[in-house]
Amino acid sequence: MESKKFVLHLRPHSRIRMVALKTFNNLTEERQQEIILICLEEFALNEFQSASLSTIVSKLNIAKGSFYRYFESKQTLYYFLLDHCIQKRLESDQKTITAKPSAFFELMIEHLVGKMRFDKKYPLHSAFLYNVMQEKNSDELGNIQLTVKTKALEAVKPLVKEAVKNKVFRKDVDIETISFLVYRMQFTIMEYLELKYKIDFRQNIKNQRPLYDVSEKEVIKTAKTFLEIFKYGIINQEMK
Amino acid sequence: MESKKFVLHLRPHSRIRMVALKTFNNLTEERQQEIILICLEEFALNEFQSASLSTIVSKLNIAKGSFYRYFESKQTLYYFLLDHCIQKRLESDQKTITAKPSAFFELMIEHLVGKMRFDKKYPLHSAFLYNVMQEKNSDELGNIQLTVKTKALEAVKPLVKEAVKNKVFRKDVDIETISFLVYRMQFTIMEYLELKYKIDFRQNIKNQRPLYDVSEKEVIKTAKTFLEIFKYGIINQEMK
Amino acid sequence: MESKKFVLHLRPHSRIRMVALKTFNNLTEERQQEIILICLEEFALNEFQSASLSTIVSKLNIAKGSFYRYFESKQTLYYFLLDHCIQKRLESDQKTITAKPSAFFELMIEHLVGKMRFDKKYPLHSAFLYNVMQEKNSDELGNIQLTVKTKALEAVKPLVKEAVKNKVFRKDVDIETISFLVYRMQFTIMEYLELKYKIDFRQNIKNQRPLYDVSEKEVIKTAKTFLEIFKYGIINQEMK
Amino acid sequence: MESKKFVLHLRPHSRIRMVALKTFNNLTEERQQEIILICLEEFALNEFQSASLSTIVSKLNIAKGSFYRYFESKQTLYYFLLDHCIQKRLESDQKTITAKPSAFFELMIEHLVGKMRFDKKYPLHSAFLYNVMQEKNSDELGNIQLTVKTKALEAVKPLVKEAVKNKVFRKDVDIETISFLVYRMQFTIMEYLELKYKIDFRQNIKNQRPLYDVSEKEVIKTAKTFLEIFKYGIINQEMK
DNA sequence: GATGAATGAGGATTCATTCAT
DNA sequence: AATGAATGAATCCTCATTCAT
Repeated sequence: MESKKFVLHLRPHSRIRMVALKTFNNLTEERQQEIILICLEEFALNEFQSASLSTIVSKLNIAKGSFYRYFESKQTLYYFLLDHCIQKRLESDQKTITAKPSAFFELMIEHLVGKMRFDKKYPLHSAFLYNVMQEKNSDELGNIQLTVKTKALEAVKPLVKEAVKNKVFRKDVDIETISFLVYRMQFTIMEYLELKYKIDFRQNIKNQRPLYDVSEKEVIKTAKTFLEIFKYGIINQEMK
Repeated sequence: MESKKFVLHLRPHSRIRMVALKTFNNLTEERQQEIILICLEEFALNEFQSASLSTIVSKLNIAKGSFYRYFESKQTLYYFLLDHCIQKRLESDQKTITAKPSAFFELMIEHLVGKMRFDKKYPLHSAFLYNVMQEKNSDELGNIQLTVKTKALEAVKPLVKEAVKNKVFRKDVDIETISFLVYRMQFTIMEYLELKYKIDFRQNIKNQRPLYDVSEKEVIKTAKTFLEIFKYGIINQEMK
Repeated sequence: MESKKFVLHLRPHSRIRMVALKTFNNLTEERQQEIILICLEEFALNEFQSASLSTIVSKLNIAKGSFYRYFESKQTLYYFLLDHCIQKRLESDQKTITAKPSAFFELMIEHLVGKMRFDKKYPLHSAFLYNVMQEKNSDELGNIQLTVKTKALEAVKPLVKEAVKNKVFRKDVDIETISFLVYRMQFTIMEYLELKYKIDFRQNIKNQRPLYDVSEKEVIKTAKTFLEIFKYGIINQEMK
Repeated sequence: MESKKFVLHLRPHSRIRMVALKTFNNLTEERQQEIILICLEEFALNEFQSASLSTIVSKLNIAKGSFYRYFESKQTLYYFLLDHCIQKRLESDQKTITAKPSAFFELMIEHLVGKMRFDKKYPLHSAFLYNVMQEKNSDELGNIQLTVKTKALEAVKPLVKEAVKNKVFRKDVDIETISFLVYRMQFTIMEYLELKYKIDFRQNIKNQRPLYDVSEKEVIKTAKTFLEIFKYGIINQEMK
């Protein structure tokens, strides 16, 4: 099924390993998940630089040294988490999405709904991915913005191309722009919810609550509204 | 003039003073500007937590203690800079914007163009404001996202309301959503430029270069495209 | 054959075992050699304290625990390596040296040449031995300088005594001093080469290259020059 | 006076500052000396890597952070100490040395005696300089061996050249070799004393004792013996 | 008999802030 | 009024060694 590509689809940063060390993989599945969640929490609450391995380690009740037997470094951990969350998201999408690629906007709706469910089910994963998008470039992470976003865009583009072939979009806008707007949509909606419902993601994460406490129905309505505007424009057609 | 409200329009965070201490205000205007620029650079390159007062102080060639005679704390400085940049932006806008509020989309274009010129003229201010939007909430900064964005929205809303009265927009979308999309537009465009031209804002700031090296003509073309889609939608009308 | 004594000839430090554990000896000869070489590399590049067992273990692809089944401790390993290298050197010497002890300076030349060949053939062993000479005394290693050098001197002394009997040396210098100068010679030459040819032993080891890239002919010429001066002095005899 | 050049004469490593920070220079002379001595002790007892700033800081009874207001880094401290000790040594030499450069061997003797007195008076400085000579090259210190020794050699060379002009030395040995042997002499003697009198420099430093507890008369005798051999050679002239 | 996970103190360095001078 | 020295907890990361499995 081609639809699975309509998601973030990262390839490893050339120089940075995004894998855990053997020791980590040898832990029980439960312990691994526990560790991942604690780490995600820290990186969902803080940007890379400010996130503290000490905090993580103390929450995990392990020795500092032990942690470094799981992950080579803070960076490796970060990229491992990134990869992990993307995988999770991919899996999540593959389950939800059933629309044919030809029905582009149905696909988008499905994808957005999938995203919302993902947010509910994996708030930490979702919040972390949200954070990554806002991460500043740095010597440690490289031009992560460009890397991540470009890859995400590249995942969207083929679907857009297909739709272009089917003459879904107006002809005067190029594929790049459309792809960007499509990709941007989910974050725009998230940000809108944040504002409208005065959500403090950080507080919710801290308190182990879902990212946002809005009914799925409500969220879908919002998503549909945004998509409607995206499709037909904001102006009053009658006034034209 | 009403148009000046179509910009970020912050009110001080309730508990945090956003003013410099008297000592700072006693400095010569040049020195004040110098200090502000150095500080902006640091906060444009780093998020709040990671920005270093030590770095600032060393670049300014002043004593640590002196700095604390200018500003009460790192937070005070941050909010002072925020206020300062917003003022700068307001002033900038007031000069550029001439369209009547009734011609909503002309106003938006003007506003976007104004934004681009502001970026060129005050790259540090602009980059800092961009950063603020991505700042994480924290104990030190409070729910800054909500605060800043809400205020910005509130500035946009009256204009939107006016336009709604003039039946500019389709009726099935509420004012909140429209206002949000209007407010969001400028950042969307900025992010698009970043991706399309593979711009690394951080590198440009570091190298004392403009935020992005794209001709104004090019930028305006992009802005118009986005606005066009915003107005009329993305779908192929003929296929409807 | 007596000549074999004209080399470093250590006896174990009283309290420290210099042997590998049984487990190590049960390994195949190849594996043993492999382990020794990796360890030597680490101790040739770093002094005792800074050398890292972790590095060694990771290069060897064995478990940390396994390593401690081969050697009791870092110190034991160090002294084992020391013993091993000295043995190697002894063997090497026994093959090369043919001169009779009576022909003292011929013996020295042979010995020096042997040393150079050893350097080429076993750069790691040689570099390690060089390092040992510069090792600082410490609680962990004891007065290793004194120990090693004294033993080395003791190996030289009988030969010198024999030569003294044969009236090879001037009478106003005692055996201790002569022995010391004889023993010191090889390191002096090595240091001279390092300086003259701007050799960075460390880099060469890292890059798996020979210790120094100087033709044997050149080295022998140097050695002969030094020995000539040692024998006849530096001053212009004609000016006396 | 030209003779002052017959000592280590370093120029700053191109990339590494060898100066203390302003804060350090503002301390009282006594405190500065105290700090220097404690640091020298640590670097006299340990090589660069193993020397611990924590130890230094705790001996100095200051906060970790305070130390970094005196010196930029461990490396800077190291090079500062190196420079300091060399200066001390230079000053010491300038006081002692009175012989004319033409009387080369008298000059050497004076220089050696000066060295011995320096050892007594400034055991920590002397021990540190001794250590530097044995320091391993590393990423942190660069090819320090080559740097330091080459510079030292360059300081010796002009004197040797002068003596060569005066036909002091045999003609079949080049200036490089002679210079090296001259430079090497002082360390050879030091090493000899260490062996002969079973001196443990490290213990003596630890116990705040002089580097070695040998009468100056004895030391001078030794020095003269070595020089005698250097001049006239080791062999029994009568037997020639 | 071999493994490899765990340890926790130690490493160098940076930080925002205070306060005596 | 201005300085700049002092703080000490925080940062990430490495270490040799142990011991339960």
